[in-house]
Amino acid sequence: MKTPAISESEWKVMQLLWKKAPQPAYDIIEQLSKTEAWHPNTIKTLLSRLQKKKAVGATRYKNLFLYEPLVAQNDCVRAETNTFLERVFGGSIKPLLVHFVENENLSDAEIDELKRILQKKGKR
Amino acid sequence: MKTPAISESEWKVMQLLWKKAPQPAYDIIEQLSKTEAWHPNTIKTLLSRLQKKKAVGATRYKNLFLYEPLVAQNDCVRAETNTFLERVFGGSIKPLLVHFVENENLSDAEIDELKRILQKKGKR
DNA sequence: GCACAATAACTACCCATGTAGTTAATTTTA
DNA sequence: TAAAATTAACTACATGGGTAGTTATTGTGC
Repeated sequence: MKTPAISESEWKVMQLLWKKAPQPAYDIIEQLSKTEAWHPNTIKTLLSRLQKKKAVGATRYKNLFLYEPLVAQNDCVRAETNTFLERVFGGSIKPLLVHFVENENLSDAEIDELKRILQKKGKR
Repeated sequence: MKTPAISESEWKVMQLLWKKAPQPAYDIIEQLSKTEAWHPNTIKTLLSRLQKKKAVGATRYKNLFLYEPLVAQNDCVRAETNTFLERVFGGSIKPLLVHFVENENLSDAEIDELKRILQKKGKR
């Protein structure tokens, strides 16, 4: 699926909507104000912009709007990942995985889990 | 190491400089014009901006400049990776790796290689 | 030494994004 | 029902980035 470009700040909004939807603006504002020092209007702006680019939809409910994502998280993740992969690792996955496994600290548990996943994957 | 923010297009320039440095502007222009439909001035602008933010240095050589990276590729990769990780996977590595292994197509060879890497890693 | 070609430097312009103020509409409440 | 509170809508403004035009400078071939 084609996904619109979602900016840094907008991602934070989307994450909340993917976790739970539909939600009114003030819920989003409340949640975000825990982690971000954003003015409520800022968040409204983000919502409008997301709405404009068809990433979220809004339906009127009494005097307020309920927002919900119109794009799937998975699609956005994939899109974002591709861009990232392209620009930083020239598009190929292996160097990325190698980088991660080698340079970012993984706990033993994570390593084990990964091994398991790979095991399953390799079997087919 | 602290690295400056490097934009999409700027990355393409950096990649070339990391591959070989120092290089004069026209070499970069020539190489990039193979893959990008950019006006030479555009590339000069990118170089200036990179220079301004101290990502590349330039030393005069006769009537031209030789450019070279001032930031290590590894540091930039790490920085970019962290941003990406943060925004898309909420900062934790495992979901990312899982996503990759599950959703992006890995060849058998890649899977094997990964297993090997993990094996080594797990040993310590 | 001068015209020309190459290079550098400066300027420009539009769009996206981060951020928020101002105004209008609507609901609730005294 | 008029004022206060809430919410929505619109407007604003600075910065960064993509993209390139214009002008100045400098080395080079004649």
